[in-house]
Amino acid sequence: MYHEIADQLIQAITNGQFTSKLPTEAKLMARFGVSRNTIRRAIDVVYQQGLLRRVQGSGYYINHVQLNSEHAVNLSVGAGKPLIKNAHHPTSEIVTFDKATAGTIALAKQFNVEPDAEVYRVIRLRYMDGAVYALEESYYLTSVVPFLSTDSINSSIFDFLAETFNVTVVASDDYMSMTTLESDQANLMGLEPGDQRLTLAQMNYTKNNTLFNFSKAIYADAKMSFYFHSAHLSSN
Amino acid sequence: MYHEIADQLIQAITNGQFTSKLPTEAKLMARFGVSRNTIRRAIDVVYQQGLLRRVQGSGYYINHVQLNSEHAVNLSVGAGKPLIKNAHHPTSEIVTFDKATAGTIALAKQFNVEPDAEVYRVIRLRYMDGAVYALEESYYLTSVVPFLSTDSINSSIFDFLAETFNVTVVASDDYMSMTTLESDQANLMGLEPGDQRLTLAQMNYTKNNTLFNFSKAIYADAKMSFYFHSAHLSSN
DNA sequence: TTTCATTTGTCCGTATGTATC
DNA sequence: CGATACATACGGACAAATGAA
Repeated sequence: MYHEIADQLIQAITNGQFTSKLPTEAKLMARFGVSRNTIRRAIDVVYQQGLLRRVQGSGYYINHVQLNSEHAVNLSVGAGKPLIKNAHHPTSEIVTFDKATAGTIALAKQFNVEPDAEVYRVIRLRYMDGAVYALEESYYLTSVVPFLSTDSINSSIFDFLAETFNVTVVASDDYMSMTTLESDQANLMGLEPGDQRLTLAQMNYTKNNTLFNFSKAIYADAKMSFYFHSAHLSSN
Repeated sequence: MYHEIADQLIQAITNGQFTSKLPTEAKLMARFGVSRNTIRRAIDVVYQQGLLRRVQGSGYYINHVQLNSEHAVNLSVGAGKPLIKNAHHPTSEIVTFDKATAGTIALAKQFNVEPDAEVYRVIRLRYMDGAVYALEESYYLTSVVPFLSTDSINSSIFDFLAETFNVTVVASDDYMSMTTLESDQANLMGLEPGDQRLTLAQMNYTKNNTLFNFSKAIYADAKMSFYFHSAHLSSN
């Protein structure tokens, strides 16, 4: 219930339906026909995504977050679904698509993933408007994701997982760092070996905080910036 | 109320008082003498810091987050209070401490801070075990922080602000990027001009989401990594 | 400055649903 | 299957901040 209401509120905000303030809790209660606690729970969700400022005695004000950098990734919107601002024509080219065992994968060892775990491996170049913007290696545990096809990874993979296996991201751990490009990585991205680029490693968890996906993405644009919003539960 | 309980729970977890599971909600209700809603609210706070996994029908399990990198910053603990793992002997050396107008500061313009706003400016080198680990420029709006002394910035500045002006961080916006060092920056840090390093820009908000501090820190260690945890409100 | 209605923040009790064991 | 434990929702009460009268 409150999840659906939260989604609708978020849509209403991004659609520009509410420009400066949210309706009062009382009005939202009437509109959705639910109790105050439920409305407040929904608002909590929206607030945590950084879309709202809340002022006791006054109301909920819409936050117009400004990602000044042209190429910016918003990490606080949805765990596991980084959003590029002005993401036009996102395409990707698959470099590798196979199965592997976690024990043989450096990234998996780094995150202490069970070595025996079997995973789908997807390595791909991501393009934006025809230009490479990231080299990404991602892994999906077959224990949670029993089947994966080239079709499903070419379309929105998280949508596919939600529809097919009822797997959604509930929590995620993000690690930002800087890596020096190996020659093969540099070649794929059209950069020079030894160049340094921002790297985002990510662990995604589903219901009951079961790990189902982990990935590492190297971003081609040296001027890329990553945005993250952090909000405490209440404002007082 | 639930804030205090959350703090106590967090302490109990970090103290190792609870190693694998939290007591049940019923037991926590009895222990703290509060209602279930209040306990759950407190648990929400703990959960959002990534310290818990919650499993319906089973209980709350403690998450032993592992920051593998030796030098890692945890951005999800407390907004505005990045924690360095194994932070031994943190000291700092003040490079600049004066007042300025936001309009004259590049960082302020970047974040659309009111140009007329007066700010305290603190530029300093931060040391860990005697070695430079960051060059930080931070600004405090005098409208919220009317007074700042060298004493107060040498000790824990956020503690000082909480005690003196009742100013605490309620929300923050973080921007991670990579910057190329200017010669003066490189000199201060003992690095080469042209070197690239991770940079964290941060906006900190207090009650009612009033901006009171913004800062930019360049980290000396090329292998530094930044951790961030993101959790949805419920696990289902 | 004071008062007062509005609006959000906190807390309580209760009931029912759903996952786990 | 039953007991336990977390998830969701409702309704009510009072506190605290805001803003206008």
